[in-house]
Amino acid sequence: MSFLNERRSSSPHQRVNAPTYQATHSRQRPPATNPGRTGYRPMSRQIVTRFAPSPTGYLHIGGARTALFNWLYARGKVAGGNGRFLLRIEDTDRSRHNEGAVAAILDGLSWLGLDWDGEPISQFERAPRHAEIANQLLEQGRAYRCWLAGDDLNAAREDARSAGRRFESPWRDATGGFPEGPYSIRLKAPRTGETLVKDLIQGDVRFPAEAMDDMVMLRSDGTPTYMLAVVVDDHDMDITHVIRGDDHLVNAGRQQQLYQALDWDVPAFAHVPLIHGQDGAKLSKRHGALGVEAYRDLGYTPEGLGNYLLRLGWSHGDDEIIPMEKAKEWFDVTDINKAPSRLDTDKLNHVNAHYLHQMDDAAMITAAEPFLAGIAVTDALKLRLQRAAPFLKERMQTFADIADVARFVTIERPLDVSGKSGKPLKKEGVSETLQEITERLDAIGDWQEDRLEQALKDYAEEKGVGFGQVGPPLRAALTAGHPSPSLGQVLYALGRDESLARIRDQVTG
RNA sequence: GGUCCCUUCGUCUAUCGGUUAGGACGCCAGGUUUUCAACCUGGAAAGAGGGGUUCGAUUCCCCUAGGGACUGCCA
Repeated sequence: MSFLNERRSSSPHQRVNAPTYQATHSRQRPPATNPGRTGYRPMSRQIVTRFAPSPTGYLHIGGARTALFNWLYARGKVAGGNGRFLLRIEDTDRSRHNEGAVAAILDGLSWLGLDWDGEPISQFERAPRHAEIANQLLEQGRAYRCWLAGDDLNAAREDARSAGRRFESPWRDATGGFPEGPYSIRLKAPRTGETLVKDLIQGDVRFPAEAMDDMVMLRSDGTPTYMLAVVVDDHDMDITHVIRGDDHLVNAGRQQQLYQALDWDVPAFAHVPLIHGQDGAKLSKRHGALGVEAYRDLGYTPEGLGNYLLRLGWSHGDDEIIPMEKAKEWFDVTDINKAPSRLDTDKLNHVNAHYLHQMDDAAMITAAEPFLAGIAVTDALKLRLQRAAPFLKERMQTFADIADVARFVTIERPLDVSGKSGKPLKKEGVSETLQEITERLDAIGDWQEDRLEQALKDYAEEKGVGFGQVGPPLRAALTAGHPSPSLGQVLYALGRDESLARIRDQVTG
């Protein structure tokens, strides 16, 4: 019992999926190599990145890409096998806090194959530390108490806006007359000059002081704002590279001011352009699947989605198919594009197909089984599907495609060949032909694809007819016109008993 | 409105001042063919517009247009 407690308390930062190579490789890492492309940060420092989602209920597809970039940077070649990838849940706003939502995000990351170091950090739980920093700034005279709130605040801000000057609280320079009530703590931002953000992707970005007012760091109820929390947490977590969405670029300016007020080292920033929907507008629910779990449920492989996401905004020459191992070797944030990109389902499907085709037959069928909606997968059927797997794969892009593509396997006797699909069976002499074929096939001891294929060809040749006389009716009898591979493959996948039975159904009929 | 960011084929992208502007997805045509695919070959398809700088601009600078982000005691 004490053992349990000890374990628990002594290792808050150990997690099952914490990488083991960290310890083994750290010693061999060459000192201060390649300071070039990645910029001004000394490479002798261990690279630490983080992914900091709000617990909104699922891992957003854009968030997934951001996480992937962070993960790749920490796990890849640039970090020298020595980097760390941390997770932080941005739940400063307690109303957003939701255990299920956090779990959904962790699930999404795990599904994509992204592992993190240590336990995810809850920003909410660090509130005391954030308040401590705000108060420290207050004592140092770099921040001030502000009693302006509610309608008065809004009115003051409106006035400033219409007058074209920066909004400033009257309490910034107040020396007395402080009221009793609750106050917020604002940073004394510089009134003149400009704030420079050095960004690995966007380059140097300058913000005029006039465009940035004194941000609130601590609300009047004593809770920290996001702006304060990120800076304090990134600093305390030793984050060296902040790789996040473009929507934070302007925030980076404010955060830069905070870092300066605190005399802290500024991490390297890399703001990656957002992903837009297929129509170019901001990604929204209208575009359908937003969470990675939705893509999983649509039948995509984590490898396929990951590869596609990687190539969205980042590239390595003309390479398209880039497995994780290669990505770790090639990835660098400086190669991320500056322009936003759009989601393209066709290309996603194409990339996904590549990874699906690579899968082991049995694993593929197991993964695709859930998409055989309403069909009871008996042992016999599963066996047939596995035999058909190599041919099925070729015409599948996602697991969901199995429903259509494997129809010729899953349909049950007697097959419905009425209508167009049965047309080849209505020709004269077809019944005899099928009868003869049945006998031929039945005589085959070794029920293998090429053996079967050959038997059919031999038959056509001996009868002196083109394969067009033999193939179509046989295919109709075996598949009822559903898409299917070559007849040898169909016979092999279906197996002797089922195949012969399906053919005989049409002979007697 | 203000501040900031972005702009190469329909889409994702290559190009580190000199290329017939390359690749991929999709599309079209042809080939293969016993259905549907897959596959092979070929094709159409781009530097937002206007000014500069330069012997030479897709590439560097400026303007315009268009798109986006931020502008909260949300994150």
